[in-house]
Amino acid sequence: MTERQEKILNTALKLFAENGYDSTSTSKVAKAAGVSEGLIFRHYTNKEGLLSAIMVQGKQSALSMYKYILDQQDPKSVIRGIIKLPFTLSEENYNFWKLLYALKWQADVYDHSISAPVKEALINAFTKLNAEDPDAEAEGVLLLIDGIATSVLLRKPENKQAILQTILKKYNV
Amino acid sequence: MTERQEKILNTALKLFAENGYDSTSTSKVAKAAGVSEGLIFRHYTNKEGLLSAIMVQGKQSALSMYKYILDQQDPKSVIRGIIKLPFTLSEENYNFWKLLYALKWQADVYDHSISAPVKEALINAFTKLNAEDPDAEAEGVLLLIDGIATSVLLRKPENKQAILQTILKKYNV
Amino acid sequence: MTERQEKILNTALKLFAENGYDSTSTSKVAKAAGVSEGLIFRHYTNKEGLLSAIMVQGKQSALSMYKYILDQQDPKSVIRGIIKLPFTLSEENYNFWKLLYALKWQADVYDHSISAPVKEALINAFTKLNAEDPDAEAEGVLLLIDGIATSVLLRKPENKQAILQTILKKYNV
Amino acid sequence: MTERQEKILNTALKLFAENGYDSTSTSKVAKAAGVSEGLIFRHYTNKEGLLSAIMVQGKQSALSMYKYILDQQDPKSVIRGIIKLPFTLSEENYNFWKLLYALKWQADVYDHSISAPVKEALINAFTKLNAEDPDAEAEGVLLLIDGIATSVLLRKPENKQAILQTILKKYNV
DNA sequence: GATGAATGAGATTTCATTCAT
DNA sequence: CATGAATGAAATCTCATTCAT
Repeated sequence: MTERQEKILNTALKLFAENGYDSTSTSKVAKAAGVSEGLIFRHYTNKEGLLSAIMVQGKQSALSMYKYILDQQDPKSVIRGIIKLPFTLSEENYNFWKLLYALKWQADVYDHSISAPVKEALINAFTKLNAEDPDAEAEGVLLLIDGIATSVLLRKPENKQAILQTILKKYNV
Repeated sequence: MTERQEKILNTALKLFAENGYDSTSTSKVAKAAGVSEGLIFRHYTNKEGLLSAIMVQGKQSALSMYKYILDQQDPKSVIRGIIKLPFTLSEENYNFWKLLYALKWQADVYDHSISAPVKEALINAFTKLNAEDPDAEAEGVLLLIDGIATSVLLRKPENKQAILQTILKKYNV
Repeated sequence: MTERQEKILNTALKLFAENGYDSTSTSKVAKAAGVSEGLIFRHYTNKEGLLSAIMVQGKQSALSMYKYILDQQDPKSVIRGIIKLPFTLSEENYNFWKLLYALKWQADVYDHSISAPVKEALINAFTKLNAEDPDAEAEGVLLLIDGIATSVLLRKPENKQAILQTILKKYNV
Repeated sequence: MTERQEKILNTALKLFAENGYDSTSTSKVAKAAGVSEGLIFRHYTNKEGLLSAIMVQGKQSALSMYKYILDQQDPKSVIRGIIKLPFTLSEENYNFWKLLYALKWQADVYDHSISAPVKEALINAFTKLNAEDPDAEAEGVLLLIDGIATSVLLRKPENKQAILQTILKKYNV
């Protein structure tokens, strides 16, 4: 990947995350990246191709980010780690997640491959803890972190720590 | 509001919810409503005005929908009722919420007036239950129902009841 | 069909015929027709739709033009009439035919419905004249008038009349 | 001419003939020829230069192909040979002629130098045969083979032989 | 109130061509 | 000689909005 390609990708991610995919024209991306508009299409074929490239890159970096959490032995650590996840996003990951969450709502672009390993780890953990219905418990946590992520991504809560504590207590982790 | 106005409003809500606000042209709305495109602008000034009108209407109907839940005396009933809320959406409310949730992600249109009374009721309930930090507890529940709503609106979970049970148990309500 | 629609259609026919379909941008058509570019798409959906509309109109006018030739009783009159056809094109028909002939060469847009009745009439005429192979004779004449039409449409021959005479003599009509 | 230059030329001829000059981008030519796009411009300056080179090459090969027909002594053999010409195209010549015929219709690129010797030979032949108006007769045959060529190049007629026979009979050759 | 013709700005995309390496 | 990254102009098309009737 050349320097310009990377510049396009990062600029597009930023703008897509901030202003939405639909509302961000390729012309805006090109201008912000300091690049001719044609170059975007030469490298990424079309606007959707640009989005795909962002997704591939983002997914990789996201997976590598939470891999070590899922691999822990102690089930409580796994659950706690997962619940804390949305609070610990890097800037790049922040933009990627924001874009990902916004895209859920249009078309069926949403890609389950990104949450599947998390769910698996949760089921595992709840099984170890002898939960009655580990699958339902896992789904419950997924809902919860979806809500947490939404809140974080939209920069809403001021009292993050306090909220986190009440939640962790509920789960006894 | 005349019959035509109502037709426009309902059609627009449906299309905006199903295909997104940006991706739905005023021309599509007009065609689907069986109305000339000009009429939309005569009644609602511009596309944003149409959206506003939808929001006003939706909010009213939403508030009236959960008013009786917030007014209950028993704090546990209030909390339980609020958590169950997303599972009990009528078709019209379903579309409104879907649109509302999708719009969160673009621009800063999000309107707190719609969740404010819910938060208040939750704080009240948790105070009655002698929670340590009622505000944080309330925020926690709000996050949770955000996640639940997202899941319901995107028609994902099959085992709704089981999930709901595990959650209610956590909250002991 | 409104006045503007007609203006667009006629202007497009002229430009397409003179400069080719591919080389004529919708912007050029709009400018030449004194109309906004968007209007073309509102009325004809896309550039191809504009072409189709031209074709439909042109075919009608063309068919009505040579109908009376095909309907004559005397077979020699029919053959003579058909051979003379390309020499008697009105300005509008001239442009239509030029466009039609140019389009033959790109894609498989060519529409046989326009030459089919001519072929039928020729077969009929040659049958009446007891030709050995009326079908082959008809095809032969079609080739010939294709050549003639090409020549006329590209404004080549100066000595049209003399050429026409030698040909008619060959066919003894 | 290097091997690469030849590859470019042949590939371009093929694509131009099959899909049209306008519709064939230099990028497609480069890809199909297995060559960088820049190389086309290094060798042929611009797209039009590429076309010119094709024309020069094609004309040479075309002329050499029918030279021996034009040089025959017997006038009837000359006329017959010329009429049969379009039925005897090699693959390479086929593409060249298809391109040539398609290009007639756009711009005034048509090059008379290619048909001039044929016309001369025809006038000569008809003069020897004591035709009343040899020039008109020659033009008549040129029209005819134009029609025949068009038909052959667009791969239309199934009963080629029968058609050819009726025509040759008309010309008594 | 209602229509629908018309506009103009802007979106995505294509493509011949240039140029540093 | 050869590559391929990069450009910029132009092409097709979309869409919110205006306006005469």
